[in-house]
Amino acid sequence: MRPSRVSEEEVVAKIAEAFRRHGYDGASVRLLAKATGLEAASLYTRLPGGKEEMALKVVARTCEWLQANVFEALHGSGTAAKKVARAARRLREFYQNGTLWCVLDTLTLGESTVPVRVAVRGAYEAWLGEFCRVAHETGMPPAQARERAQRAIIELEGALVLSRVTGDGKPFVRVTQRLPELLTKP
Amino acid sequence: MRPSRVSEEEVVAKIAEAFRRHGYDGASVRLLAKATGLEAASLYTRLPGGKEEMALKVVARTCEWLQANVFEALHGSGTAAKKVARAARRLREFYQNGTLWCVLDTLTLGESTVPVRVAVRGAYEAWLGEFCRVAHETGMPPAQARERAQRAIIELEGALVLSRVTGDGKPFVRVTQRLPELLTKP
DNA sequence: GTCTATAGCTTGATAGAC
DNA sequence: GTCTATCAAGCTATAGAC
Repeated sequence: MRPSRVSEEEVVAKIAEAFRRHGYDGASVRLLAKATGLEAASLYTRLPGGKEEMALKVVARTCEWLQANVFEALHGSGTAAKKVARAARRLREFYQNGTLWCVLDTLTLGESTVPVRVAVRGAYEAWLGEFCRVAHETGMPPAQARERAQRAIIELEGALVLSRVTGDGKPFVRVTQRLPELLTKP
Repeated sequence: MRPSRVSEEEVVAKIAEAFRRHGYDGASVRLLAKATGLEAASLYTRLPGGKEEMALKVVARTCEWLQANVFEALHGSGTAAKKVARAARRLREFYQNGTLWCVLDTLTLGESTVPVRVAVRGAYEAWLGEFCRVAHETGMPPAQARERAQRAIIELEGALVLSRVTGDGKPFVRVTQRLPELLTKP
């Protein structure tokens, strides 16, 4: 087994960025390969399932990253508002202040396969659950907590679309700053 | 000049639906042609600029439709809240209760060209201006009116992404119902 | 594990018959 | 205006040398 030039971690990270920038169809395997510094054939050796497996790995990695950063911030100590503010900072980092889009958007358009869409939907539900939990923690009734959590994700996703349209990440940054109020003020 | 089998109106309408369902990359010229009932070569006769011209026509048509329906509703008589409620009904119709996506989203991802993105941005700005105007009409200060208008579009776009992810248009419908409050309550 | 080379298909777009 | 036929380029994916 010859040693890899680039770690699996690195490969998936580069692929993830390309998928988020170009969408499922726009990110050709050649483009994904170029992003990693490998040739297309080498990518197929590592991810024999082809483009679909690549997208699935990206979704899985995204879930892990959200878990280890955003959701982790929501589980720490401090007031709910403080925790959400910490999570919001992580979100700005993950979306590079609104200049990188979301897999919920980019991987559900075009020719993406059913398993990819199912995985994306799972990521959304995990995210919704976490926002729901922290909102409920403040004493909100479950129905209201759920509604706020969904609205929070709606605003983040919508702001990312807008930031793409205008070429300016400010709308996204502003939404993240409003997040503590949205999720914790009854 | 042999008579056309399908009107220009109809051609653009069918193409628009295909672009909104599949995104810029996902909608191949063959797919667009099939949607209209023509062969690809016939489409090129009508729109010699190819896929780019097709997308530009779709954006222009979308602007006209918004103007003649949503914005027109905002200019009629009645309270601002009533007018927004009427516009919201038109939006539910245009987005088929959250089962058809928005060109702001679908035509700014992937390989769409610069002129297409510029046109989409123009559509967004027209939309923002109209929402801004009706909000300001209620007595809101200009800065607040602008902020509410932007948030309204953010929520509509985000809800459409979510509706696509979950395969359920309810989030979108709910946002349209909240629209009068968002745009007219100070 | 990585590469070059290539198969087989689809893409956007055009030529020319009717 | 619409079609069939076709092109070059790009696509996903694989075979086989190193």
